[in-house]
Amino acid sequence: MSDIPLLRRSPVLRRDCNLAKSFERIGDCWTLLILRSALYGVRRFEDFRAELDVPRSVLSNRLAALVANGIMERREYREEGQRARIEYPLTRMGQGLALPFMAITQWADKWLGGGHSPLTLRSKSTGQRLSVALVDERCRRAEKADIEFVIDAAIARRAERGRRT
Amino acid sequence: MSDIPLLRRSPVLRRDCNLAKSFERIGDCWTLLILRSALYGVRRFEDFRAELDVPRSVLSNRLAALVANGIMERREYREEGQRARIEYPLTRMGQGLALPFMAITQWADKWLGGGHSPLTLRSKSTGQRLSVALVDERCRRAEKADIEFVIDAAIARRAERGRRT
DNA sequence: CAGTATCCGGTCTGATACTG
DNA sequence: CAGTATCAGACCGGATACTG
Repeated sequence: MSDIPLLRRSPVLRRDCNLAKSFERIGDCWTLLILRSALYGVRRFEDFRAELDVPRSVLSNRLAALVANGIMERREYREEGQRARIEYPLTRMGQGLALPFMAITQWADKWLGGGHSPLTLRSKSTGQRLSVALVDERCRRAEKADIEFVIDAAIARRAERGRRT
Repeated sequence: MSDIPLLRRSPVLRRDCNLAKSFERIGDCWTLLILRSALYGVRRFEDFRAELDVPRSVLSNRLAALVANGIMERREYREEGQRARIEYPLTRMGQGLALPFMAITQWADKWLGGGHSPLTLRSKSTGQRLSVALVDERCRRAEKADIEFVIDAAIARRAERGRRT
């Protein structure tokens, strides 16, 4: 069934792995839900709370962590004649999560939504449907069998050594 | 800073959203780490445990959930002359997570790893570097400003109604 | 509106020991 | 090797009240 070759250990140690590091920052159910809303454009404490039905203490805690990690920003702003308000916009780092989230959405639409997509992406100019894909430098789709992992030499050595200790 | 337009509510209700559903299944730090290892080729209980240093009870629990959700499979197998063993290979659904994980890796390499990538993907045949991107049907990269959300009409109506109740 | 403070009950974590 | 059993304690969720 699985065509992934059996390995006893990952080729990259967990502490060298940026993917693993990212889980510490965004690998939590509430955090992921907050980011989902944020990517759609929600920015205010009370809006997050109402939409997600998350306890205030949890929301407060998660927003603080996201700000500390540089994914969101806490900003005071003032609309014409209104009193000051707080908003939590995504930083550029946070906005960069759009592509990963789209990739997950694509996966989820296929496997959890029975192929049905509540939300799809389209090109404004051509109307074509957009999708997430693995492409080469000339933007040609990669064939599954043609993909190869390349491990940074220094990192691979560390993993080898780490294996023995 | 943020060019995402302010919204009071997400355009898709949480219960209609496959992205949100996926968080219930894979939105947990241990589960994500297990999947990371699995995508590299780790398949055995003891190997996951040793590599991640995860408590047995937690690992047992997470593997069971992943199997129940159809992401992994529990399989008994037997090598020549050896005694029976158990392995947890990814199902096709689980293997489908490779693309989302690559997208997160790309994000993490840029923002958490200072642009340094321990592991990159390459085309075996052409040697070109591979990356995750948003493309149209003819596999042309989408311009950021040219992207548009399309919400399924029925879903949008439900969200409208949900907003008032 | 955007939080902080407090509290309690429950679940999950992680450690350790045990089993077929 | 691949788990189950047990258990104390940390942590989390949810409720409610309060503040500037």
